[in-house]
Amino acid sequence: MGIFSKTCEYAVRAVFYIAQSSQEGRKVSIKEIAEKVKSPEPFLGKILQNLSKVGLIQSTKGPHGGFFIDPEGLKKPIADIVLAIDGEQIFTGCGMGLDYCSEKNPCPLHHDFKKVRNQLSSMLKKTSIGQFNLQLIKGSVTLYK
Amino acid sequence: MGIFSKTCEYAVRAVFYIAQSSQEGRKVSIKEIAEKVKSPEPFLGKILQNLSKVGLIQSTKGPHGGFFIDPEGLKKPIADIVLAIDGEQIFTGCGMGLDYCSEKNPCPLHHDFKKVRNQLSSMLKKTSIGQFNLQLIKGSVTLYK
DNA sequence: GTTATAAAAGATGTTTAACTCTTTTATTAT
DNA sequence: ATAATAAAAGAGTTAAACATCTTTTATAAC
Repeated sequence: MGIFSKTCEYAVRAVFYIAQSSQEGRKVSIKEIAEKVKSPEPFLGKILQNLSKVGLIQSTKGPHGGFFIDPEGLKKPIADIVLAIDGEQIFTGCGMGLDYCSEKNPCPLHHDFKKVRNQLSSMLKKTSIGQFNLQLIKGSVTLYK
Repeated sequence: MGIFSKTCEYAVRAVFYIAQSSQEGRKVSIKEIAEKVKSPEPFLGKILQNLSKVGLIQSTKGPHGGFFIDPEGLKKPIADIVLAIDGEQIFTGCGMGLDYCSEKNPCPLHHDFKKVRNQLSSMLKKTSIGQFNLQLIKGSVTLYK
């Protein structure tokens, strides 16, 4: 596994895809998203259901329904996705898994690890969900081959 | 889960403990290590067995036996532990889990993520297994409460 | 209002990581 | 030699992450 769980990777890819589609003014179905971001369709359904519950994405049922993200949502940081799926451990947890670890009572890696964590956190917090929409549309970054 | 797997967290803590003990000139048993780093004893046995196989730690069986690390081993980077347990994904993998992702065909997070990955990698590569021995002995950093 | 569409919800199944148990092998001390 | 100690090795179990299936509910078009 990478830094994030597989579930979280699917989530980030899906949200970027929905963001791009919303920019283009269309709603997208689970089926379409799953094909594009190469994730198992029923599992992605569950993930999107959760993201919808916490308000990170919106959806409507029925014909011509699907998922979308409103303009306000596009401004939210991708940290929100990671937090919703993987929890806060990655933003705050000790690198060696020690629950007591702190500035006062540091583990050996505490100070070095803090730098890495901070860089990761600030990157996730300053990067917005809609930030890559134009690059995705023109193809200078991609979500699939 | 944090950045590393739980197994890897146990491994790093155990190796630091063995390193410290080796510095003090004594071998340590699985039982002692497991108590100190708060890991399940039989599971830790398996982990240490693997680390022993790849040569990161040494052991002798029988009375007064146990685990230790030779002076050369103390110079190795903790990246070796992470690599042995969690694999290279964390050093090289795409943040969004895309296997094709590269400089030429980047995912949206590629460039930002590279910085985080590089910082983490260089930290793990420049930090040695024996580096904290003195701080551990004098107690300015700790492996347990 | 009936039909088609698409997500929500809930129950269930599978796979992998985490963890345990038992037996074997090596070493040391007597 | 034999008894005690401690890791190695292999098989087995449990729990969590990953994934699927079925039913229900909401919406839209006719």
